[in-house]
Amino acid sequence: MTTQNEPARGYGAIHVFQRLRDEILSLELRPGQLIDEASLAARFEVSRSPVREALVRLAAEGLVETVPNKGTIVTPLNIEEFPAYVDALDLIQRAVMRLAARHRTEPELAMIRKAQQEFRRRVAANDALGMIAQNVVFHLAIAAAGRNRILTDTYRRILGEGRRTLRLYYRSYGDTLPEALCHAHDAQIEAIAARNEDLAERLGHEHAEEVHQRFLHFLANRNTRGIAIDYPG
Amino acid sequence: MTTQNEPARGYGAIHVFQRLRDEILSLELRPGQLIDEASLAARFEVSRSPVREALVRLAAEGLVETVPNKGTIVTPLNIEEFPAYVDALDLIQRAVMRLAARHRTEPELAMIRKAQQEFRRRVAANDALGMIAQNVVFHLAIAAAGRNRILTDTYRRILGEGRRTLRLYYRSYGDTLPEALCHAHDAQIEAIAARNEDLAERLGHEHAEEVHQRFLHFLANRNTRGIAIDYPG
DNA sequence: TGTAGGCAGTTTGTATGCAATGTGGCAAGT
DNA sequence: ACTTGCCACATTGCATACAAACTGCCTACA
Repeated sequence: MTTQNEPARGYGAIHVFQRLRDEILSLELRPGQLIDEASLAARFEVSRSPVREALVRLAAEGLVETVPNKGTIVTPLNIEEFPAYVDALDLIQRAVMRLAARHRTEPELAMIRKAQQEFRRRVAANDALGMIAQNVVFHLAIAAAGRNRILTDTYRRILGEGRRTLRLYYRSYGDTLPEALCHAHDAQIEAIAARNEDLAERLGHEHAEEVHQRFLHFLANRNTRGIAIDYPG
Repeated sequence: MTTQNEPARGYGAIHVFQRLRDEILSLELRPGQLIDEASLAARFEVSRSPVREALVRLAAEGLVETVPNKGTIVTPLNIEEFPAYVDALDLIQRAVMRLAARHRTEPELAMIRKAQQEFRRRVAANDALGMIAQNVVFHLAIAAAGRNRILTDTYRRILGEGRRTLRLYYRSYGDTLPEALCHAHDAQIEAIAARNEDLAERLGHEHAEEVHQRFLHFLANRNTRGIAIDYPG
């Protein structure tokens, strides 16, 4: 066991990549924010080489955008793309849920249940960031049971993008998490365990609809509407 | 217009990336083949930096696989993944075709037709590599008309992976291309032009089935079965 | 007053150097 | 004969150096 402080050679770029990805997905790095290599290198205490490698990988995942000779910015959250996002989520999630119900084995089911247990723990602890990350783990465990690498990779990409939107939503409510979040997952597990493909697909669809509704609700939220500012009536 | 021999600074890595991608997808670089940075750098007459950047991007697209401190190989063609590949292609292609029939505008339709015209030209010229590349352009033109960036990106990824398989198939027939390849595309264009969503989706499905059948046919191909080698009867 | 041009500072893209890691072969021991 | 340890070589990962490109500002001129 080598639990040195020094990360092993060959994983510097990976480390930077993961750190930056988390910071982008948690909105710690704001959408549209300019990124410069030198300051990142200083912050992570490495040279520009691994930082550049990390940025290239982030660009490939669509998390940052690079213009040659100019610079790199965190990919803006494009609100106009939201409908397309939900459409894609709906399609892939339905497929993944159906395939999971069809192909799941006992060990895979156990992995899913374990992920949900951890998800539930984080909801109870009101750990918004942890919950959002674990949500991805849970759904990817389902995808893995569906046994289609290409769809799983696509799903991973979509869920990743969604993390920023979810964060936006929950932060607007002071990161207070309702228990209700767990119930949908429980129902999904049951459908998959019962190999009920139709039900699993429908639950996948409803889960996507829920994301849609939550976001619309977020957009509909107005905080000062009820306050009178010299407004006679 | 700067048509210098010297490629502009900032595009060296992109150039290497595109060249390598084409070589991988055309099977010029064989699946599983070891790649070393130094010789690539020498071959493209650049330093290892842009080569490394290109390799990182190729790895992000799944075209090569890198093991830290060890090296990089061209991603092997995993035959066991073929069923999953066809499933994903079927799902995404059906979705893309339906969305294209729903949302296409006249300029997008024109783009699609233009792509098909070029496709037809290359089939007529018996240019297998060009045809396979243009096939991707054609289908991506359809995807663009569907107006869903996420699905289009996924489709691009899937079609890209398919290029290697298609190459394998056509090469086994001496790269002789039948005119019939164009007809399916023509029918797809008509369905999209007529905004017939159901038909478009069905044609997308059939096109995926065709890929499946072609590959099975390739696998079933036996060349020496009929030759007698001291085989009495 | 507004605009064009140039200059200094900043940041990126590429080249190169060096140390760490992995690999293969050879020799010695069981 | 087979395994094990060691050593030289090859290749990668990271640091650093330097030149090209971009940015903003200042000045000169219409």
